[in-house]
Amino acid sequence: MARTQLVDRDTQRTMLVVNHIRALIEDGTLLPGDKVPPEREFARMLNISRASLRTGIGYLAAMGVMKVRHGVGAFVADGPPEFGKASLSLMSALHGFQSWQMFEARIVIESQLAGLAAERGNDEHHAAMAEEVAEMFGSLNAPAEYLVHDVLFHRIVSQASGNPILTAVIDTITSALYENRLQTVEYSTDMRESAEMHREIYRAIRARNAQEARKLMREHLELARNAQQLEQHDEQGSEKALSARKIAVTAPVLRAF
Amino acid sequence: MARTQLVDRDTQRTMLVVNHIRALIEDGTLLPGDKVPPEREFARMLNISRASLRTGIGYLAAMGVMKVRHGVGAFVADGPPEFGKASLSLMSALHGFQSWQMFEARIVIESQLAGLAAERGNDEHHAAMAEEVAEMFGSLNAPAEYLVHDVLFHRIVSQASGNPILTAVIDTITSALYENRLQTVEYSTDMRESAEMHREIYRAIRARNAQEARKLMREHLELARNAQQLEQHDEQGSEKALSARKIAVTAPVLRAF
DNA sequence: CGTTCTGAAGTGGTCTGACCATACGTGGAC
DNA sequence: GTCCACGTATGGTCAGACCACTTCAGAACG
Repeated sequence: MARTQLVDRDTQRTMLVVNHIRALIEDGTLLPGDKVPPEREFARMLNISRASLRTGIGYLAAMGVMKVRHGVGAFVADGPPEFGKASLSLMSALHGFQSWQMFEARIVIESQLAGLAAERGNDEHHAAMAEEVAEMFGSLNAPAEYLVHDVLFHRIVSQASGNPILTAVIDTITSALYENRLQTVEYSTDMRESAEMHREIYRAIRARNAQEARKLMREHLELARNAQQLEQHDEQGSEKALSARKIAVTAPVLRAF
Repeated sequence: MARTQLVDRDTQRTMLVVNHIRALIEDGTLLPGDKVPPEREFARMLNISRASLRTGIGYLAAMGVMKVRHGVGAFVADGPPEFGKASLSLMSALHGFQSWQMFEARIVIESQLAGLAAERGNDEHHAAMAEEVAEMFGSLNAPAEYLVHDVLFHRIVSQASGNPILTAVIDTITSALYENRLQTVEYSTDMRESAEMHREIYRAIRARNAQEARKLMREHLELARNAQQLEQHDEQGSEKALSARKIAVTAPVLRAF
């Protein structure tokens, strides 16, 4: 024992800040969109240095709970819930996620989401969907623009599902796939068919036919997945490459930094 | 114009660090478990201050891409992929996620996961599941321990699904619910029934009966959700409370910090 | 010889205080 | 009245010092 343990300090400063703000959020003192005090002032209140406070704020910002605007202040996130933007993209690189796995996740979640949307969607959702479907038909010659409305349509469906958690998950996956799709959509030849599938999905949802909505959404995404895979040049063998590189990690890595 | 813009500085330092490390991960220079250079050294390499480097590392750590060990170093995450641990918990507080929404997400994803596990699971997975089921029957009198094996069983199922993305998502949701469940499991009276349902799920998966696995998993989770809701005292009205507080945000908030 | 303690070295964590960069509002110049 | 410049508030970065945790080699002890 002994070792005095002068450090009663609750825990790390970072977590002190995170927990403090978390508590303020949980008890309703801080609401989405609210501004927290200026760093210098806030740091003084918590009896920590400005640097430590910033670390904590940064942690929350990384997770999308807060957003910081240079010269203005730090705010509690107010938009739709979303996981750290780059998170999935980074994890993808880190764990070697495959494109088909992301599509599979989409299929699993979005087909169910379509079912829920059919059960719970309101007129407002229906109108927004119809709007996007129309836009899709109107931009059959502009792939990039088409893709935007495609993404929006799916987002509306997920919002209509009434489950913000699944919506956030899907948004994360979608945005990670977006960049990829933007490259392949240029070669897409079946946008008209795609647009018609969206229209059918919309009709099923509006008709509150959950089973049909699930089925159509699944078919639509499976088609999209297959189309994507055709464009994607084989990227297998990554496993091998990684193992081979694993050998030279200790020293050479340092030069590369 | 003019304004000289002395700041060619790529972008924010934080993103410089994040992108640098991301690049190293993406091109295979950095692999899971690898250590990055000491802060002082690394900062010098990137021509930024140690503080800025730390901000970037912190950002990656918050998203679970890196983990930092005091007195040892910073490493690329090597465990199973996972989103920022506290992320969902914080978002839950922030956006008022309801318990039923988390369960719904579980039902949607895990039932499909059970189906995939039935199609793709191998003997190793089957053995691990059997093990956990046995443990569950062996801890019917120890709720807390039972819950551990419950969680482990579901984790194995998700791993057997072969989709790391959905696995990561479920892990995040599960861990957010864990704390909650730990409180209510003590009052649980139907652990034996629960254990038997797990056994049935296991059998369906081992028999490669995907449809049955999905159905059983769904039923199991719906039961769990209902049981949970019975324990949960009504927490509605939170909407009202929040709105009421919204009024007094500008000034009073500052005192509270 | 083996075990245990000690202390130094390496590395992340925090603090301080200064200065840079951005956003915004206000007041003066036109 | 309109527009621009400057001041102020606030976040971003930097530098260097010092604190705290880990580890490990070597001394002290049995």
